[in-house]
Amino acid sequence: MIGKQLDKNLIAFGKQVKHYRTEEKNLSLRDLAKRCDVEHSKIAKIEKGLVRIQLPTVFELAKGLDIHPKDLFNFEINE
Amino acid sequence: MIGKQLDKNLIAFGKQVKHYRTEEKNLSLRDLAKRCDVEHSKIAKIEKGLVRIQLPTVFELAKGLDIHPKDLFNFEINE
DNA sequence: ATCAATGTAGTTCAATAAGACTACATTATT
DNA sequence: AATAATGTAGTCTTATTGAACTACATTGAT
Repeated sequence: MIGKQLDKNLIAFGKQVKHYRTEEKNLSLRDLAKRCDVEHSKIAKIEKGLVRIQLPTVFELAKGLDIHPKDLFNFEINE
Repeated sequence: MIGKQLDKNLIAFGKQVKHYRTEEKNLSLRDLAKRCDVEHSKIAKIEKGLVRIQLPTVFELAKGLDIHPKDLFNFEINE
């Protein structure tokens, strides 16, 4: 994978997704993918902050994780 | 503008943007556009839920409104 | 009455997300 | 040892966002 210019907030968001998926819900990427309409390989990229996902994707992830989208933004915003 | 299929959550999100912009901050579309890197005509579309904006755009809007992105998600999620 | 501000809808082009897969190296599990 | 599960990186095509403008009808102010 070649150098994308990463966004700190995107990375922080991704960490939240991973946190809820693994720590809180104990789901594999493929598990979560089944619960929401997002491909497992895409979730992997999201968790690393590699993609500028669209809002509906955020809603989907929250649905799959059974949380409110708001929860995925529990981090310090950079600048 | 021809029929797009609107997403309730997108519309709710847009309402939040408009709420903060007008009620809380008393900004015009062009005012807000100047404070964040989002074009005024695009903000109008966002507020109507017409666009599936990307996450960095959400961060930009929050920055321009001087709030945490989380605040833009203060609404009931639909299913 | 004139001019400025505002919200809204439209355009064009380049960049990229989405979606559906595939491949593969590691870890686990049996 | 063999099989399954997992995370990750890649491909390809199509649809759509983003960005920068433009136009225009209202509304507000001078």
